[in-house]
Amino acid sequence: MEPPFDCRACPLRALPTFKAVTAAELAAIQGAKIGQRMMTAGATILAGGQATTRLYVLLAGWAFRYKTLEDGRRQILNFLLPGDLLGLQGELLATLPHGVEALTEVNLCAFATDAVPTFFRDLPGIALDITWLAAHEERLVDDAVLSVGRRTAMESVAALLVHLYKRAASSGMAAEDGIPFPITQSHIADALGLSPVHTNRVLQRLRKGGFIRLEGQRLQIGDLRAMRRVGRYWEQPAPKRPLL
Amino acid sequence: MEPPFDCRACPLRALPTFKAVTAAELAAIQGAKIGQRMMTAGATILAGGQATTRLYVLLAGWAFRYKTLEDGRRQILNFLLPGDLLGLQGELLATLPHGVEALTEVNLCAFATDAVPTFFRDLPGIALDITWLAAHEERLVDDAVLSVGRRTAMESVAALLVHLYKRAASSGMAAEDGIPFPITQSHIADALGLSPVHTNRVLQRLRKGGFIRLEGQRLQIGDLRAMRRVGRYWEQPAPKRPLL
DNA sequence: CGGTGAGTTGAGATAAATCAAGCAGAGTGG
DNA sequence: CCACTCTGCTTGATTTATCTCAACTCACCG
Repeated sequence: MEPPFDCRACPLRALPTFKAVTAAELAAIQGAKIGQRMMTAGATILAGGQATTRLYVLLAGWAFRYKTLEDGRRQILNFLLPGDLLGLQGELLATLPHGVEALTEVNLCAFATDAVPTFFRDLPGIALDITWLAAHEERLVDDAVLSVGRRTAMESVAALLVHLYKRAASSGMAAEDGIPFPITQSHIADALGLSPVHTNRVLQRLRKGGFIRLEGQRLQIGDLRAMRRVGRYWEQPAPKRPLL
Repeated sequence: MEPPFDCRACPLRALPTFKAVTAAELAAIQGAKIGQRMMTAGATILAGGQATTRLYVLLAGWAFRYKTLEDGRRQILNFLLPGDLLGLQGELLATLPHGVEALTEVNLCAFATDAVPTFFRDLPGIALDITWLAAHEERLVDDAVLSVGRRTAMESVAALLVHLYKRAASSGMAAEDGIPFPITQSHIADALGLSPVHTNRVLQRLRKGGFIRLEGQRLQIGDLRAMRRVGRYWEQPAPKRPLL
């Protein structure tokens, strides 16, 4: 594991999505970091069921949380983008109830094993931020249940694409030709409870309807409002989020 | 709202499911409570989308969290039983992203509006408990996504019934003839993303297979192990949970 | 170049939805 | 005490969204 770098130089902190942090808090965060770790695409970052786990912040790259049934059926719970915390559940509950896998090469910022209790004891502001992030992630999963349970395939694919587009854009990944999109059709299928074949057909329809351009690992959405309508997806205004 | 009652006399605390609490913490919890409130079955405890919200502990009765699409399709996110916290998301995020409705008559214990920041500032142990409860609820929703996305109707119904059975039992509701079951088939359908008709047929099959007895608002599961097998449902050992 | 993973397309099968009707028990009001 | 209405449940018939199976293309890679 490489040594930690200077948090003040962290490129994420400059983004308007993230909340400002006091100098004291920043120092504490820096102090609790023990290093960064690169992992390659496809690597298992955290294995489900393991008792001892580590807390990370995703600095760069994409990942996802998932669960599997013992016969291999897999459900993706949500996708992780830069700024997301991972491993908190393993820290709090006895064992980590899900796995985390890297979708691209990722850069992770690791915390010391006692970082969480230390924050709660000495830095209530940061403790509250951690809880905020937990509540926020639960909101995402709530949305996922709604999609999988009550949206049609067409609707849930559209809603997922809009969601990812907005998230990636808020992490500063949007360009003229859309956002990077390292997700395969099978991943979309596993996130939405669909078969890969059907996912493919739905994507075709969205392409032919002129709603999206999706090729070469990039996603472009022409008319966001129209896609929102297709997906019955109206998101709540996003306040600034904390970054550890 | 009636005055708060003595937390030391709280019948829930006596149950083995709940973690012991120090005298100081108990006093702080008691101090932060401003009263109890009864609500009738079917009442909306918290409306989705509202900005100002209150934090409650469910003392008695059943409730559920849900989201709806604007055309009326409803998804139940999870069921709430005694000891569950409700309204935390509204406290942390700007607005409450889901609704909460009472299934039976409920008794709620209300906290003062500044209780959360106060706990985080002065009582790190309780703050950590709150975060534990948030992480635990997220785990439940993770399981819900897995059920809705990847289990068959038969499997997810079986898994839900086992889950509710265990939870109710751990809240001291189990008797010779099973547990109270105030949930209609439509609720089950909305929790699992199924139609009420299909839910009914699946329940018939479980009845005829001798797996469950379900009548008169009571649920009995003859062979838990067999039901677990049907639902592909193996839960992680439950450590003691905190109670606020 | 063979091999592998992602994506595509067609044909057919099926789990689950929808539509429709009817039944039983619990209230409610006359 | 008797209609009357409601809500929850049940059952049958039919439709449909989505899955499964299978084959084929294409790009990339060692």
